[in-house]
Amino acid sequence: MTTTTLVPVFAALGDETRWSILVALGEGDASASALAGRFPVTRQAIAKHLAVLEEVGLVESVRVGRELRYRVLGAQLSETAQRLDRIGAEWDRRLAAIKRIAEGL
Amino acid sequence: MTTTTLVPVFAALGDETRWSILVALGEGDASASALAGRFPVTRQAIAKHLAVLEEVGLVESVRVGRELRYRVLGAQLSETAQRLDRIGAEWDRRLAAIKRIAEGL
DNA sequence: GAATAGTGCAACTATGTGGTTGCAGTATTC
DNA sequence: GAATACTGCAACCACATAGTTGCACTATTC
Repeated sequence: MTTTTLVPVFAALGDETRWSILVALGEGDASASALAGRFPVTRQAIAKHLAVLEEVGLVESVRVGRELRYRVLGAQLSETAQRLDRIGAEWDRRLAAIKRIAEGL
Repeated sequence: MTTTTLVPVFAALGDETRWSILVALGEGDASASALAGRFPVTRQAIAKHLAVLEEVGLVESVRVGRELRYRVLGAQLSETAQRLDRIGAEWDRRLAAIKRIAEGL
């Protein structure tokens, strides 16, 4: 049970390049160097993004020989999604209640 | 059906102050000035945050007399959550398949 | 063991943005 | 209609960060 706070996860997801990297990893594990071949940024830039993503638990890394291979963690994304959904539903529920009261019912 | 792209929504959610504002609005509609009373930042800072949130469809504004009152849109949050969940599930599914193949099954 | 392919670290740049102050504009209320 | 609350706009500051280059380090491969 990764009890990461939500906001940093969103901050990590809120960058186009980082999102592209996640999508690329969704098609299969890859190293920073391999990813650098597919994007118009340097390997180091990608390495920084991967560090951010790993920090918030969206990816994990595994050493394979002389390369560091990254794997996307869909479960963390799903957990974040569920938390989001609960919050959104709660807001709608509460505001609907306020509206009912305001209408004098 | 708000077909906003995901990344800007995450970027909007990825700021502590903005998240706090959303949470506050979750307890009931409020204007920028009213919110400014509850947070350690100026009204203008809050107004900027509200503009960002409105831009990505997380809140909407309604003129009430001489004040602009903001309302949180839980539905947009829930929709974002569902999109996230689907993506996360898809990644896990695909990577599990790759793993199965790698294991020669 | 020499060449190679990959990662790690540091310094630096530039742009974005969260925050501020100050003032003008616009509805209310008395 | 004058005082009062709000909002709206603009300029500005400071810090975070996405990106770069350059080089050292480490593990393969031949």
